[in-house]
Amino acid sequence: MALPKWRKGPGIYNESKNLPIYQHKATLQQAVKDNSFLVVTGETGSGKTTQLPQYLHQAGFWSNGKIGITQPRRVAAITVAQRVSQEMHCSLGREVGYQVRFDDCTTQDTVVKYMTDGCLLREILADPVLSQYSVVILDEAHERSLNTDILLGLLKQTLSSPDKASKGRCVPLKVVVMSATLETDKLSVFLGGCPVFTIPGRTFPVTSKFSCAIGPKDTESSVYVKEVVKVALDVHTSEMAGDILVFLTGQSEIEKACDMLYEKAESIDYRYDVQDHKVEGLLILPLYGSMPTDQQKQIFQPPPPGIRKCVVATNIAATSLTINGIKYIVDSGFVKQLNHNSRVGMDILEVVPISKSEALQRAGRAGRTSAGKCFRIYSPAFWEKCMPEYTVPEIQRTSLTAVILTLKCLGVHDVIRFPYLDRPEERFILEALKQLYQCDAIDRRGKVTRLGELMVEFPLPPGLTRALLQAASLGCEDLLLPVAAMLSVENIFIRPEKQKEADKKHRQLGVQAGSCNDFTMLLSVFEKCKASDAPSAWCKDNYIHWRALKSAFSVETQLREILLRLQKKRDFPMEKFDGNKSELFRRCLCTGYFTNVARRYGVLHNGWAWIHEHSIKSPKCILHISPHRSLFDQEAQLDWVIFHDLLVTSRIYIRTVCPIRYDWVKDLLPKLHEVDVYELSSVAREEVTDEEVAKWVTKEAAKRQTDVFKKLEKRNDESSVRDARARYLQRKQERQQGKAS
DNA sequence: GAGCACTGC
Repeated sequence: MALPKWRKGPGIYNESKNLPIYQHKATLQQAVKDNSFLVVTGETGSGKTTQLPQYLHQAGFWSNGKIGITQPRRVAAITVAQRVSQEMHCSLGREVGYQVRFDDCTTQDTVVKYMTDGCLLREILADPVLSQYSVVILDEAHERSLNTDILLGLLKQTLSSPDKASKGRCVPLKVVVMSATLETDKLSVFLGGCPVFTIPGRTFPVTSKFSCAIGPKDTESSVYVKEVVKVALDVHTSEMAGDILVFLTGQSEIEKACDMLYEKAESIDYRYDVQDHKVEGLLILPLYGSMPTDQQKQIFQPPPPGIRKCVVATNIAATSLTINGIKYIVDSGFVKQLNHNSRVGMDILEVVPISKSEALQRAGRAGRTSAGKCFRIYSPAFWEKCMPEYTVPEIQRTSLTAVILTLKCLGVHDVIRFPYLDRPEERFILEALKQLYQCDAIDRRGKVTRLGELMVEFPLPPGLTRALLQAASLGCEDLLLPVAAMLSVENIFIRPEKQKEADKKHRQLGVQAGSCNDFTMLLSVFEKCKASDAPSAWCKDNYIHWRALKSAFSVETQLREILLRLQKKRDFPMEKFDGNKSELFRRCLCTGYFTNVARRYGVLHNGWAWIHEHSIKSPKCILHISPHRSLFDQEAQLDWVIFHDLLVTSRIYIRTVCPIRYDWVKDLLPKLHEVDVYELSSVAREEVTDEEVAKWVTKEAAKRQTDVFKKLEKRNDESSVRDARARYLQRKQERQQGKAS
């Protein structure tokens, strides 16, 4: 993102005096002095992120410790720190600094520190009372990022028990929570009824219009893609100058929409159609996260005179990136979301309707510089029936294994009664406990084991960490470190127009590795590129995403450093293994991926999935995803695989796949089949009645058919195949008609 | 035929 050039000297000073927050300066300073907790709310443009830390600095808070400000995103932490250091006339890294992963720009002088919420959480692990800080500001709390939610709970818990709070501190910690105007009462109540400060913002009105095109039943991708294209073109031909931002769910949809826009925009006759004579052409730009950086930069350039810009984007444009000059929004009403399914114990990526608050946020992107318009392609009925009020916070829809392990390491034993702003369902917590117990991170009483203590040190999902530590204890960490790194970054395989050629190259890379599965393929790509003299050119030749691979290199280095530190410091477990390398590697993976197991279609009838097309094996193979319990002891040696993740679109796909033997899982994780619900409940909290447990067990049994599995079956049954075929034929026909005319 | 949202440590 291009950084704005800030004027130096008095200019800046005057500018910040004009911000809406300025007139509340003294009151805010006093309020932080008087209260342990404070909620500050204000829309974008109120200046709270840049000014409040400076006010607290001026009020002398720095003399008792640092002023820490958290952001959910790296870019925000860095750019805001840069700006504030200029406003305070100091060089970045001195009085004002920032810290994000791989980039610590702070010194001993740093008293105003911007950082990501994940960084502060890591600091809490080392220093639970945050003795270095006098004030902690949690910014963008309304976004409800997982880390911010955890921090909120931890700070509330620490500050509300006086002996904990004063331990190792001379002056009590102050906590300020900053949020957009949404749900601030709830925050205040959560923090013991603390005062709420409201600061007016500086945004322009945005008018929203519904259309009747998409009703509650139209959830088909091709339908809404077509509709957003139509609406975007309508806007282009009938509205005054100003750029357009279209929201869709993913790369393929965006590319389809862009193709359609190109095709249709060409045929517009600008002599008659366009009201505002300044607009004579349409510049169509796709925008999604995995796009090359230089292409992304193009988005921020102002369009040539007389040309209207139309950006077709994923949700990345909702919060992460701000594009200037946007005056019109076209909102598809859908988003791709990663949800956790606690019954199957897996995460599932799926397309869902956005929430009403998210729709408002999307609309708000049109009102940054002047009044704007938002065109919703869905009907009021869709709004009412399909869209929830608020987006379910991340903590209620993701796997909690990492969170629970972190909390346990911080000494929070009772993870069910931990003060969550929004409590995750109990079965999510129980399931996380179960998985942690099964992979030996906690013991029967819910206490963190040695292995668990080692695991929490790694910035990886617990399963992957478990596999890595297994490898380290067997002396083969060199096999797992690159794989863990590769799975932590965005997809490294590029599939451009020349898909077949790319696939062929990718497959060659994998096959040369000897034993071939998707995990060894990752290893092979990593090693081959590392060994290459010109890695960036090598990537281009092989259709590999160089930016992603480069970050995999630095992640690998970081993981290796952590591992070395742990191996030196503590009595690190060591084991022996006699067998071939391929088996060793796959056994290690089993210890982490025991939740993600599938086998070739057999007798049991629960859920089916396809191996994703990108897999090196690439058989169009139907698999059966299985929760272990029912399959234990049954044909255990049949074609089993473990997989990294699960994708639900028109079908269920498993991605990054590796064949295994089921008895490895059985050997490596003897606890896999021994846990029962009662034990877990007692692990989770001290007292639990038998009645409650019984209730839970019955509920569990009733839920045997999960939502996913129901969806699966529906999608796999004959009628839906027929429907899909009919839709395909219809599309084909339309395409032909389109060409003919 | 269909085929990888976005963050973060």
